[in-house]
Amino acid sequence: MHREPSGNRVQSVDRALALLEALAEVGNAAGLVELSERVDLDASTAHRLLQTLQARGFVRQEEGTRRYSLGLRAFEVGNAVDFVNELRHASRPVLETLAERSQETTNMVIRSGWKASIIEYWPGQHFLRVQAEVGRVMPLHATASGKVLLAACAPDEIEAFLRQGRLAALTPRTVTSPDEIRQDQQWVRAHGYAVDDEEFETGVRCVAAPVRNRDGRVVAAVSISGPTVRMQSGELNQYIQMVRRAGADISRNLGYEEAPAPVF
Amino acid sequence: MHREPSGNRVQSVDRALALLEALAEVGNAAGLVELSERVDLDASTAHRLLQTLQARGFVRQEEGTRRYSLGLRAFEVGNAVDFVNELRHASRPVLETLAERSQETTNMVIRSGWKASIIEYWPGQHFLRVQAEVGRVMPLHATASGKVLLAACAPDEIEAFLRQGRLAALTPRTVTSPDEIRQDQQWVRAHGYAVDDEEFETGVRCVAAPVRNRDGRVVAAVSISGPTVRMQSGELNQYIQMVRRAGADISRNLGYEEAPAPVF
DNA sequence: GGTGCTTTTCCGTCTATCGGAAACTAGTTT
DNA sequence: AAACTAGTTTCCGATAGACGGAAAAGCACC
Repeated sequence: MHREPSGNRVQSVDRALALLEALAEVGNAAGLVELSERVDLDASTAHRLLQTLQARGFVRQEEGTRRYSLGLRAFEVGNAVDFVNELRHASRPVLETLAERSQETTNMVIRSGWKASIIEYWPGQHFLRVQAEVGRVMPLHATASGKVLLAACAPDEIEAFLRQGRLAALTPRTVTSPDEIRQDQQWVRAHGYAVDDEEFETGVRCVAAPVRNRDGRVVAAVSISGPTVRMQSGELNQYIQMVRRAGADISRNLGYEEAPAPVF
Repeated sequence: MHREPSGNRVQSVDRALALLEALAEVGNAAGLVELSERVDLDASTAHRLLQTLQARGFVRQEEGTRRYSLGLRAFEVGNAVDFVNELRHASRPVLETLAERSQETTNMVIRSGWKASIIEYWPGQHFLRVQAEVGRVMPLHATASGKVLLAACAPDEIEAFLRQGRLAALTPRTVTSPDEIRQDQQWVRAHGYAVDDEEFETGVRCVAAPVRNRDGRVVAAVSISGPTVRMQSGELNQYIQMVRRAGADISRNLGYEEAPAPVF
């Protein structure tokens, strides 16, 4: 009867969730056939599932084109994710201070799947600055915060990422060879922070440090990103200090105690 | 056989979505029994559905307590909602300029269900300022942006809201009587903007204007909110001008043409 | 008005879902 | 330490309800 590691899931629900994910992935509106092919379902089945999703507002269908896209309810539910809101609250004041001190854009980033995702940011003050946005996703291997988040994964998870992940070269400086990434990871873990030297976007450098929850697990990364012209070795070292400090501050807000407080 | 307006939905999917909504509503983690009662399901059924949701990362279960809460995937999908991202992009630069000119916090707000929800904001410069946050929800009847969004609804929808909505008094100044709200709505529609005079939080005033998409439908509201001490009649009138202008600017970014450009 | 493409509805088959009950786990009381 | 209580998870047989093929309805472009 073949049970697999599947456990006991509900088929139709699983398929409906796959449709939601597919819609999230395509970004814009998609037709029924495209969607049903993406999740490998009969069009009539996909249609029925989409109708159900639509009835609850998780999906909406354009009047004219009849194409489907994600609905408001999906947004509402997404914004109710407790875990993310806790991180946002804990990081907001720290991001603001960090942005004031560094004058550069500061970000709070979590790993979601094999991507890094900005959940909160504070813009820098300069006219020329890095423009972040909530919800933006970036590759783990080509950003400072991504590297920090990757370093927090178990070795076998990292290997899995290196195998299945698409290691795109976004700039001439992006490190894409698994061996070099493994070395880089070693470095990040040894130093407790990561640097992105124009590996994601030419002309942009970035430094990031880990954020821990009360169990000591790395749950996010804080980063400072700015134009290379203002991120030369002098400032960079300062920013590294700052961002590590910020990581520690946010971790404290989350209940992490670096050195256990003495009793009495 | 009684078909109702139900159409043909998939029962298990509908139930799973109800669980997601329930989780979003309770905010924090909830036990299996609490959830199954909330959505009126047998515990074993709810458990199976939750396992399915968990397998895809839409729900997560705490290690120790075994309580359920929304997962990261729900956040990811929520942030991929196209419609919201379009509004964010179109509003961001305008919110920033508006905040620089007014020195107060500026917000982009949409209606979701019978609540107003902040999807983007820009903080004011003052030390004393209104602190907005993405994802925060507020009542429609007690905020300037809420009033604008309500005014955009069809009359019978407004009536439905007045009946079923809980019209809580958040401050001594909150307008809670349906009749007064109807009158207020008349005013908002006639003037094309709304004011909240300490109706949501004592000491805070707020002005809001509608944002239209290319079809001319009101899809969001822009607002300026600041402490009453800096929102006296002099400034208030200026801010009303500013916020209406901002609403028009964002609408233009969305493709709305107030007066069609002359064709040569 | 025909042709090709997508979306929606219909319906009989049979599979995947349902819920009762039992097993398990953990925390509390006797 | 056993018994009790409350919540969570697994098991299983019955059948409600989901499935997909096929046909119908829309829509667009000739």
